[in-house]
Amino acid sequence: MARSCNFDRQEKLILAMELFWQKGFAETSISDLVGHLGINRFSLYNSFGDKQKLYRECLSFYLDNYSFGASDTLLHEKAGLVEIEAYLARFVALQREQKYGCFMQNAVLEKSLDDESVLQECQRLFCRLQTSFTQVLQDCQARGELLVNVQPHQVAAFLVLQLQGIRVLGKAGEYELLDNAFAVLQGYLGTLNTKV
Amino acid sequence: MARSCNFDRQEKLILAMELFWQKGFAETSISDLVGHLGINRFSLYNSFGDKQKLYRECLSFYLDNYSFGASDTLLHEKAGLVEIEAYLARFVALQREQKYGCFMQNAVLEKSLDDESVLQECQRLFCRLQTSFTQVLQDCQARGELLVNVQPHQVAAFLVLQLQGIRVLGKAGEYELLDNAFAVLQGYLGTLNTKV
DNA sequence: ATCATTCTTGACTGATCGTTTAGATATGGC
DNA sequence: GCCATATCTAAACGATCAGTCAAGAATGAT
Repeated sequence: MARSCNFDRQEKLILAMELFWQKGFAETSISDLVGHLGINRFSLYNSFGDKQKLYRECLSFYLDNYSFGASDTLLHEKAGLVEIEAYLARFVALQREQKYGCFMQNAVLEKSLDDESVLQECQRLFCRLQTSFTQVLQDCQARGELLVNVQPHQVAAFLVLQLQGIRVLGKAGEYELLDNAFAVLQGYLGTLNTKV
Repeated sequence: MARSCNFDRQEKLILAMELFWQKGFAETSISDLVGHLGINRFSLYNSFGDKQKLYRECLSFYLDNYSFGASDTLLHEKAGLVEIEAYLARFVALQREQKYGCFMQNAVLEKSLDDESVLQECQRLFCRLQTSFTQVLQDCQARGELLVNVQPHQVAAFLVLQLQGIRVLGKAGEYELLDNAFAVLQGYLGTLNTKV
């Protein structure tokens, strides 16, 4: 056989993702990547194909490993309105830490128009988010915790929209606006609860 | 004196804005601009300074002339919850037409991190939006149309967040998600009304 | 009509872009 | 140890990038 690769591919993929996440596709040059990843130019091409392919792979990795990270609260069986509210609260708080915003959202705004596959990947996340929220809300309703006239899939869509809005205001550093908006959102979620 | 400029500066500024709006800062080259504006490379530099300056001027022009375009409904004196709802409905509908999203939002996500003045311009719009909504809601409350326990500036912040979320989902082509989310938003606005 | 001034033009700068090539180096099976 | 194979390295590719320059063309006051 032959010589084996002397770096960890996934480790380098994560480094590339970080760079694209921070700087976007266009503003990240191959030279930037070479420097940040610490591997040779050709090795980068050999391992990941061209810039587009690497970007797409980074996006996929982000979607599978970073995007819905705070969702443990939502996925356990007995999750309800309280958990949704806690999830959103943590998501709002997260904006003060993640200065670079959301890689997926950055990708939608920068590249969805000229790269169909990027758009599809992002839509896949929206679908996944809506499905998760819908599931939790349906369970709530089954347990009698959620008003019967509420449509789970509609509220789920509404929550997905909230996440996107929060991300934008977070990237813009509009933390006070965020806190005020979240107070209203909290109030709304309260009105859905049968127990109050 | 001397020779006068043989093109309309503002007309060319609008053309530049369109291009930056569609393609973003990084993906728009000076050559692209030269082609789209139909003026010479040097004339462009002579009239608008460098690429950064031109971009910033385009952003300012957008903020002053395009961003709050559908706001006529909100600015007249007797505007209330019905007008806010109508404004949001039109804003949702607008997403199916404006494929390139919001120039300001694109700017926030692409350039706010490495250009402080871009960030400030965008924050200026957020402030303006919140102020307008707050004014309308305060007037509502004064007329007894809005529940007294509602905080106008908080709901205004909430509405600004909705606009941003709508824009993101619009750019992602998530029209069904948008419609479902809007239905919920509509329902929420209804609960604020004293008349119902 | 003259002339200073300003705009227009197209070629040009050095730098950087994404990508590729050829040759040196290391690996694993025999 | 040897060979086949794959990876690594440095240099280079043509193209394009943002920005500039010198020379010609048009203007308006005199």
